[in-house]
Amino acid sequence: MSKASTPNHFIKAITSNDLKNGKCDYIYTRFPPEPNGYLHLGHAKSICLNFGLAADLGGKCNLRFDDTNPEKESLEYMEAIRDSVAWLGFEWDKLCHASDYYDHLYGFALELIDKGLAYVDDLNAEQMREYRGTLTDVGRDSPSRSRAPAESRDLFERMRAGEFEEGKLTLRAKIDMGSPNISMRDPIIYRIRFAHHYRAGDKWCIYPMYDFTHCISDALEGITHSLCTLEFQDNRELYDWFLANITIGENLIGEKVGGDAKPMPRQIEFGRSNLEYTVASKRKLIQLVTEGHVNGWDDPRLTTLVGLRRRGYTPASIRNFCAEIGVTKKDSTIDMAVLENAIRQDLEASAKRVFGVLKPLKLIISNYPEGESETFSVKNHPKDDSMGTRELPFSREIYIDQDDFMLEPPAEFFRLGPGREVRLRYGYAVTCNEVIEDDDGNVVELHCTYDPLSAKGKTADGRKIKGIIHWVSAAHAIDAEVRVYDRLYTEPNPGAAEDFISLINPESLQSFPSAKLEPSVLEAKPEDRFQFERVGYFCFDSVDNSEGSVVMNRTVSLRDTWAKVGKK
RNA sequence: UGGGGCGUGGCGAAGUGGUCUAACGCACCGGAUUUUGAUUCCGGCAUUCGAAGGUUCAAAUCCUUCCGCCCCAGCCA
Repeated sequence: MSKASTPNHFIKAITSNDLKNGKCDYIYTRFPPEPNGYLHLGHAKSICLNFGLAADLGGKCNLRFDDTNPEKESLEYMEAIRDSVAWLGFEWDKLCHASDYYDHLYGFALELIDKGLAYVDDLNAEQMREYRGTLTDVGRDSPSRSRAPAESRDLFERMRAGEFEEGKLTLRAKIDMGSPNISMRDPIIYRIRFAHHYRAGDKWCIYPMYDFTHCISDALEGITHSLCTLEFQDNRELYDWFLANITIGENLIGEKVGGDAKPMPRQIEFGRSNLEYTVASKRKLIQLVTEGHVNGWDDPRLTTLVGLRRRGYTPASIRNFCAEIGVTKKDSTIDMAVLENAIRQDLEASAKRVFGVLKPLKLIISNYPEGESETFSVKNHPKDDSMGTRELPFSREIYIDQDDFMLEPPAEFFRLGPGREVRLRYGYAVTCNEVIEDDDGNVVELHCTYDPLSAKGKTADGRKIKGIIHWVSAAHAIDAEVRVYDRLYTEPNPGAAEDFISLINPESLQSFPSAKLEPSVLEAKPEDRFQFERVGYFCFDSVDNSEGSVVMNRTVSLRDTWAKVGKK
């Protein structure tokens, strides 16, 4: 269930205050991904924050692609990101691209040059690093720093015209090589890149840097609050410097900006959240995918949004998860159980109940007439009658799960064992009389008798039957492949390890190719979600299903206090 | 060792001088209900807020010092 509004946090306090005391007339945020990879849970936090905040305070939020590095970005990524944001359930005011502003950006660069606040530098990358200084030592001025504005302007125009090769020249802001903040030591504004841009094509051979582009894009769009993660705290000084030194005049939505008019956007940083047993860095995700450790970006073991979607996570569960973890100024590590709780909560209320047996064990009811069958009318949800009922076929031969039988069960195992009685959920009580084993001693078949007077949860003599198990009629069952996922890593913080690949959980994907499901599942469509009673929540796979085949992904198990007892 | 941040129970997170022997969620531990060992319900779970001093009638909240952790030296974002 979706929460009506996001909980309070420090950014909401700041923005509400700005609204209250008239610092701004409305809230305008943006979610600014770079289209160089797929979105993951970390992005979901930012998406929910930006879109959620705007929605809560009656404002607007843009989806803006921060596409200033053509060599790493692509249309494929852009479209996947756009689709994931929409899937999460958010509507952007405008879909923008930083590349839409390349002309404006170029103009602002010229303005800085003319004002003597930017210069073309001919230091190469290595020299620039030396001149920049270190964390503890200040930098030195580049020899180009004193270049006359007119000369820089000429050089910059020729950079744009393609007269210089890559790496030869850069445009730098003239700020302070002695600043203790390294971001302020004459940062690069433009670099030469003879690269094809997925949107701008070959129009440009110079591309603006993030720090220059981002703040101006915000200002042009009329963004009031620019929310980003903690590592950009040092960049805020630069963000403010650029906006203080260019003349916007009027932004793209027609507002006067600067001076006594509309104030410049304000950057506010918040902490990242990491999920235990996962990695989120783009580099690591790309490595997992390209080296084949997982099966694509949408592998259900990944916490990419496309992976979570294929796994069966609902948009609402992810939004609730983000609301639950909060927004603060410190980085955090979230327990997997919080994510699992979010999806269980959603699916408990919304998933249709069904019977599915992952590890089938044949059970023959010897006193039930051969060739006959009957159906039980059962509820699709124990507490929600609006979800209707379905017919569940029952016959002499059924499958139960191997986990529901033990040859020598302890007293607290209230399922089936030799001589024990158990109730078939929605059906009869059966008693196990005979256990058939193969030559290797594996239990392959159970012979039972049923009590015809035990339907509807009653027994004729009033005896209580504690154990209840699920089952599927053998003659009516459909075949399915069920994929059960576990955490991708064996360590809570794989990202911190030198070799995160070696920490991959070898049992992260377990397949049950001969699972048996009740026939009603045949009507399922890709992405339909179910609860297999007593087992877990499952989602009809959206990729590997072809005509007549059923592939089910386990989203999450049911809470299992019996498994917990076993561990003690 | 320069600069910027952060430290409240196992994990998150409220709280910004008095109602704090510190909310809430997750996890955990009981117990009740239950034709899912699910769900639901009820109860328990920090005399203490990184540490030490100080201010005050009163501090998690103010001051000082110390300790720990994170980020910054891409022509990445």
